[in-house]
Amino acid sequence: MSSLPDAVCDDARPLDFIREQVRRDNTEGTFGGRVQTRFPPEPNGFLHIGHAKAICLNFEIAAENSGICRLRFDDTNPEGEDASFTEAICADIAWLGYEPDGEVVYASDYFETLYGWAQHLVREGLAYVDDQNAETISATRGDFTTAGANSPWRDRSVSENLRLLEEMRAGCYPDGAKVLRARIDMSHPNMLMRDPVMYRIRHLSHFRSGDNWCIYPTYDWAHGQSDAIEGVTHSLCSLEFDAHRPLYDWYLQQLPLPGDPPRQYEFARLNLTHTVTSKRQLHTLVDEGLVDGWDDPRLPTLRGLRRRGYPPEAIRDFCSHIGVARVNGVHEIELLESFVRTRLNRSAQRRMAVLHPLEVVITNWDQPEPVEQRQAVNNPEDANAGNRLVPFGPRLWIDRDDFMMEPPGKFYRLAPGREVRLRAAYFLRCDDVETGADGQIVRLFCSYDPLTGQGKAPDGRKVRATIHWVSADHAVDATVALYDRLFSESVPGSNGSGGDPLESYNPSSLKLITDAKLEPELSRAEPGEVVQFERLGYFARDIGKQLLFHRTVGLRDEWANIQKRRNQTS
RNA sequence: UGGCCGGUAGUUCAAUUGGCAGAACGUCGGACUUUGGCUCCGGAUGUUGCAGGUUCGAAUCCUGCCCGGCCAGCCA
Repeated sequence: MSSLPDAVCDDARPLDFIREQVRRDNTEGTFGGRVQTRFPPEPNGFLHIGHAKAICLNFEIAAENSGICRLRFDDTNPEGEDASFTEAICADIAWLGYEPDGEVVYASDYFETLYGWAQHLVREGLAYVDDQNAETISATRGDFTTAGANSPWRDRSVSENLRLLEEMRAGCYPDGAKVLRARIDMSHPNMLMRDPVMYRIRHLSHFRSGDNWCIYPTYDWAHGQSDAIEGVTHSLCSLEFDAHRPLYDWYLQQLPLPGDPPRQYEFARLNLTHTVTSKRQLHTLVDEGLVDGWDDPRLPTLRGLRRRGYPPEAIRDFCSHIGVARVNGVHEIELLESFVRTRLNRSAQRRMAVLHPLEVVITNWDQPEPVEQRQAVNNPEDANAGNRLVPFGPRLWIDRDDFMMEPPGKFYRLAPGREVRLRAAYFLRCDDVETGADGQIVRLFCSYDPLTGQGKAPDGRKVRATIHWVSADHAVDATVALYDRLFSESVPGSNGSGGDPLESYNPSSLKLITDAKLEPELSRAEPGEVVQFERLGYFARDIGKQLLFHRTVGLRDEWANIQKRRNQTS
C-alpha cells in the first residue's frame, strides 16, 4: 500500500483520462482489481519539477486504488549512469513525500531474464543478429514515405542466431560489430517497428552489474518486460512514447509472461514558463557556470526548489491541480508560485527584515532605556504560533522603498510630513530629511507618538500604511539572494534567437544584497527554515553556516502592479 | 513528404459522454485589515482552430481543410 502524504488538497475534481481508465479496469476486473504503477527514472541526472508530475501521478494513483508503486531505476545504458544519482533520486523522492513500495528495483536485475526471453524470440524466428553497423542500419531503415530494406542477415537460421547471440554476450565482438534486432516489418508505417534493436554491444562497466555484461538491452526491449516482471498494471509515461506503444505491446505478446500484460498510457510532460527542464539544457546551465550547481535555487530541479524554500506540499498541490491530459502545453510558473504562497502563508513565521536600509533617527525618544522590547505576532494565520520580542530603539532601519520625497498618488507610505505605523510599534512622522551633496537621501528625522503603542491613536486619527523596520542598534547583518526568472522569455527559445533557449538567459536572475538588516530573532532561524519577511516575501535560510537567505517567492504586491501599469501607460 | 497524437477564456484544465460553455491561477473593482499580505464578495475575458454536414439541439458525431507536437539513436 502506497503511503499517501497528507491529503493533497484539491476539491472533488473530475477524473482524468488515466484515472478513468483505471476505474474502468477495476470494474471490469482487467487485472483482477489490482493496480500497480512505477516511477522509472534513468540514474543519469537529477530529478526536476517535470519528474515531480510523474512521481505524484504514479504514487497517487496507486494509493487511491490501494495499489502499490515501486521505484525502478531504468539502468539499461551504463554510459553516464551512476550510484550517486540513484541516491540523489531516492532522497528527492523522499523529500517530495513519497515512499516507494517494497525494495527499490533495477532494470539491471532482469538482465538474465531479458536474455532468456531474447533467446525465446530467436527460437520463434522473431529476432536475429545483424552484422550491419549503425550507419548501414540507419540508412536502410527507409524514411517516412519509403519502406526500409531487409538486412542481408535477416534470414539467418535459429541455431546460427543463437550461437552469435551467445558470442555477443561472451564478449567475442567489439562495440558496434553486431546487434540483436526484433524481426518485425521493415515497411511498417511506424518507424519503431522496422526491426528495432534489442541489444547493443558496449564494453563498459555498469555501476551495478559491473563487467558481467557487455551487451545491454535498449529501452524498448527492457521497459515493458520489466513492467511485466514486476506485475505493473498501468505503465504511465510521457507523450513522446506514444509511438512506442505498438512495440511495447508487440514484445509482450510474444513472451511467456508471468501474468497479465501491463498497459502503457501516455500523458503530457510538464513544461513551465521561464525555465527549462531538458537534461541537456540543465547540463549547459550548470557546466557553463550560468548557475551555481544542480541545487541552485533558480533551477527547477527538486534540489534547487528545496534550497529555494519550496515546500514539497506545494509541489504536490500544484501537480494535483494541473491534472493530466494529452495536450502539450506550458504552465505558468505563477501558478506554481501561488501554491507555494498558499502553503507558506499558513506555515511561515513572520519576521522583519530591511533589504535596502535607510536610517531613521527618532528625535523625541523619551524612554529611560535606549531600547524597548515590543511584542510581535509570529503568524496571524496560526493562533498557536505565539509571539516574539522585537527590540525597538531611537535609531531604526526602514526600507528605502517605503519613503519618497515627492510621493505620487496612491503611494501610502512615508514622506515628508506624513505619518505611518511601524509594525508592532508606534506611529511615526517624518519631520525632516537629510540629503547628501548629490541629492540622495541620507537619513530621516522622525518623531514617534508614544500614545500609539497599541497601534491606534487615542484621538482617532488614521494612517494609510504600516511599514516594517529593524532597530539599528540590534540589527543583524545578513546576505539576501533575490531571484528573478532564469529566462526572460516565457518559453525560452521560442521567438527569434535561432531557437536557442540560452539566448534568453537572464543575467540578472540573481541579485545579492550583502547589507540586509535583520531583526535579531532571525539569527536563530533553522537552516532550511522558511520565514516571511513581512511585506517582502518568503525567504529560506540557507543550509550553510553563514546568515544567507534565499527569496523563495515574493508576496502579491499591489503597489508593484500599480507602478507597472503606470510605466506601461506612460 | 507518410503515420500517430492533439487544438475549449491570457494560462492550465472541466463540461455528468448530444442538452443553458465552467473552475483555478492571472487580471480589474469592492469589503476587511497593525503586512498594498491573508480572507471575503463581485466584474470582465470565448466565433469551443476553420468550413460544411447530421440533429429539435453539436465543444461533443461525420467530411474536408488549417495549425501545433511526436516519430527516420545501437539515448531514455
